[in-house]
Amino acid sequence: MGRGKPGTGESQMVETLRAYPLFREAPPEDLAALIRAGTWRMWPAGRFLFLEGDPAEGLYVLLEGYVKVIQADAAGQEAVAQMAGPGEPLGLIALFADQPYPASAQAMTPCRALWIPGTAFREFLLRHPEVALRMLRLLAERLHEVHRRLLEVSVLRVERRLARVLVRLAGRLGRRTEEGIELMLPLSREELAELCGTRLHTVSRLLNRWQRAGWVRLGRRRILLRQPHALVALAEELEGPRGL
Amino acid sequence: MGRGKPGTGESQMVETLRAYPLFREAPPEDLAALIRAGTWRMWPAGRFLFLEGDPAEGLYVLLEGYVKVIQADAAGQEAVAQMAGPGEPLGLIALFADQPYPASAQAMTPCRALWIPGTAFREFLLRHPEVALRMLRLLAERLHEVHRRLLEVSVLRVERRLARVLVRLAGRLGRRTEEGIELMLPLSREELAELCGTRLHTVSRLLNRWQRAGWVRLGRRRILLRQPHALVALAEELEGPRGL
DNA sequence: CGGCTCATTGACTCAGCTCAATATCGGTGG
DNA sequence: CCACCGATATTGAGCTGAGTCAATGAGCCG
Repeated sequence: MGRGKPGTGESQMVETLRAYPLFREAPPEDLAALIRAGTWRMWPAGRFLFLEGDPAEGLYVLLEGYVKVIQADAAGQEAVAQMAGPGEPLGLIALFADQPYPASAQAMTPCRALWIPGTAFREFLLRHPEVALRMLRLLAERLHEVHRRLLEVSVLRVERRLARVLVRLAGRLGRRTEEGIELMLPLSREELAELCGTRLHTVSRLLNRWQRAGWVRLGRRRILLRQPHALVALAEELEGPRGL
Repeated sequence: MGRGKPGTGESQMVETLRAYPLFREAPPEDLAALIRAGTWRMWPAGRFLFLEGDPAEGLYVLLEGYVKVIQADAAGQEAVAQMAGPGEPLGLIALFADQPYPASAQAMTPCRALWIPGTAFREFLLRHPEVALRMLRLLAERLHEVHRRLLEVSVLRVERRLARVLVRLAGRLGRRTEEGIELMLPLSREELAELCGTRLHTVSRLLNRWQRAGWVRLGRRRILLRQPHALVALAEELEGPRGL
């Protein structure tokens, strides 16, 4: 809640922001003003930054940790809309489309984020159109990504979707070890299922089949890719309408 | 191809653009410059405005007609990413994310569109950040819409998805007649299928079942909703995990 | 009248969901 | 240290929605 600069000084925060492509072109003094207009906070793993339907008065810029953005339908069925890491802004749809948050954001790991009031940020964009263009690029990229996922869910089988999700996660959040690539994010089977539009049972079955094949090694909320190439092959291999 | 002003004078084009929310705040003389930098063209129904993978050097602003934006995976399976009508800009992802078109745009009806070179448009945005904010809103809204569709494809059955698609289309492109609401867009069963992530056969079966129930009346590339409320009920009715 | 695209319908199959039971992990408190 | 608990994961059995394959029908254009 309270505005603060414990440990992290304002000038340090400015540097942090300028490290992200989004704010690269912004003059430090204006960034400082933006930071002063906002606050920063921390969340323990599992806590929600905001909930679907909450009124949105600003945006968050994630500084540390990972957040999953989830959308639920009327019956409570959930889908993961996005996995966000450091440097990514959250709450953009609510901010720009001027509506309540369309999804909930939950901390996957302990998180730190800067909150900036919407009005201040909008004015900032008006004064710094280069940043607005960066923002447009970001939204365009997200749009592209979601379109790709929509296509995948529409035309691919679960097995292949899961393989793709793993490969992608490994690329973004994988740590190389001598055993293989380990996912740094503690994802449950259910969360994985929500990422590829299926059920936890199906995910469990597939993962165990792959484990038997030696492709992965499983743990509680833990996945190690021992033969990433096998998954990539499965993910990319093109199939004709019928097992060609 | 050629720059032209046949029939439609430049000042008239300016007025057309200013009628769209996107350009409302822009000064007419700058709009005129933008228009002069670009060209406009017409496409007969079925023709492509651009193809997935084509290098993008600008954006289109659709002035007349309807366009479907399709994305295909490696095996040729397609999904409709978007249905665009007058006033909507096309090619935004390519423009802002600075990459080739991620999808193809096909004229569903005869179309007219203004083409604006990317560099000119970017400069325009830098000089008119209010328009950039409008653009951000537009992208945010599209993002929201795609997220909703992703959720639907992930958790809803085809029947319900199809009902939703029809209801939505009826709202955007329906004409009220004494028989019911008629979709003004000539959509084939297959295109409908691509809109809800299924196959034409399934769409055909569902539509015919609904026709037998008296909810719709079908024709070749033609759909009339005779009892929209029935479809709305089907679309919105919330279901527990198991037929509750 | 052919020849095209688009649509309908049936028969069959199976991927993946549901339902249900059990197992395993990790933490917590006695 | 062990007993217990909740959260997470595995696995089986059965069912069914929707995809696939295949054939026919119906509307439209030259």
